[in-house]
Amino acid sequence: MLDQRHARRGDATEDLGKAEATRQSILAAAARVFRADGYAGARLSDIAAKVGMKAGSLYYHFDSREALVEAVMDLGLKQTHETVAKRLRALPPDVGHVRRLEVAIEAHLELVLAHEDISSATIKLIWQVPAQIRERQLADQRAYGALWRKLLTDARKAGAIRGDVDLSVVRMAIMGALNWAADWYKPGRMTPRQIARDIAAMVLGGLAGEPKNKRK
Amino acid sequence: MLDQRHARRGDATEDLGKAEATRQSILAAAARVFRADGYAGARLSDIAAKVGMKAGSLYYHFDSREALVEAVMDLGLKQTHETVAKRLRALPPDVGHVRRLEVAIEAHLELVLAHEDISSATIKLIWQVPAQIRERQLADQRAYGALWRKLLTDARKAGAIRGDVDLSVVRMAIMGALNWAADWYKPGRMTPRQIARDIAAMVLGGLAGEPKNKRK
DNA sequence: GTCTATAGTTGGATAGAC
DNA sequence: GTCTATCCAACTATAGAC
Repeated sequence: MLDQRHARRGDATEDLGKAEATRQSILAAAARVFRADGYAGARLSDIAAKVGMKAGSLYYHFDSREALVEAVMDLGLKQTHETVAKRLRALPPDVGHVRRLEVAIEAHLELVLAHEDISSATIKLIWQVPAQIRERQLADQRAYGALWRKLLTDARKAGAIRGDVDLSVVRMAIMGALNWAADWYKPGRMTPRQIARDIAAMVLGGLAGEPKNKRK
Repeated sequence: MLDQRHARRGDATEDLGKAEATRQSILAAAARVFRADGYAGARLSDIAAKVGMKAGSLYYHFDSREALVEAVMDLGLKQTHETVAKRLRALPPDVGHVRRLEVAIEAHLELVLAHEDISSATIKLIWQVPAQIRERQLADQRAYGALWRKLLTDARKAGAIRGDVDLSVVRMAIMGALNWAADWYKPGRMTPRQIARDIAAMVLGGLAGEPKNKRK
């Protein structure tokens, strides 16, 4: 039963498994190259080299350069959305609205700053890819945006956050503050968690006034 | 004295004047095209068409595509820096630190959202251009960053803002919140000034607690 | 200063061997 | 599934006419 042959097997399971594994390596390599060199600068040959193949071979797995970048971004968005949602679900039901926002901010930022991660590549790519891809991607992001919108409107309904600011503006401002970090962050001086804590403190508590103490 | 001849004049003033005017139109057109299509998507022929010339003619004014994009970005950064600085200088000397931050936030955002403006193109381009250009650009941005750093450290020294957050993180988070707007903002529902006010309210006052009243 | 024409590259995409 | 070879389109950049 434990047939060792691996060539020429009709067994679709193994073939699909192998192709799928290669596909995943390509996506990871593509994320790194696109992230580092930008959409314009990334060459298929660079991506192929990273997985030990030649440029032409990529076409067995993806229809085109654009299909590849889109697959990377789909995965990145899915990853971010699912991780943040999971983190929120894991909270006890009696957790306050402000704390929930804080958790979401931390989770999102940690994904953004994950070293060479697909999520962070996605964020950097969104404004670099051709308009058509971007439109589709932005449409998909609405679902993730809805998660944040609900977080904010629930908080407001409960009286946990101020009522004199537009929640769409606030939501985009938070996204900007977090996503921008993908560009300036260099590992070393601070951890993603520390940064998340400071941004959350600013967003939720505000800079003005407050204790003058050094960080606890 | 008022020599009307305009051809073959040795007079450097007029020649420079004309060339300079054309140069400015090209920069404005380039900003719009680069902003709309991204660094990768923008074609020299598109830019040339916008000023009513052919692609090849651009080379009389700029050495290369890269020189052109760099000139756009230099101008954009300078514009932003100078405008924000001027707005701050115009304030009465006794204005509080928090108010000064608010003014800087408003000024920066208004530039970012200026319709088809060179400043907003610059922001979008920074992570799209080749690494070498980006490095030079980021170096130039340090001077502008210094303005914000001083704004924040002065405020902290005066006890006007909380002491438990890292000011570099705060600075970059503010930049992110503001710059991101270049991407999502669509004129219509809100004015740049309203958006600036909401972001400033969040950054300075925080979302948590506060009045539940509708915007005044 | 701008045009036309074209040289020169680059890199995405395809075909067929293995 | 991957390779080699090649085609082909796109676009930057240059040369010389006007």
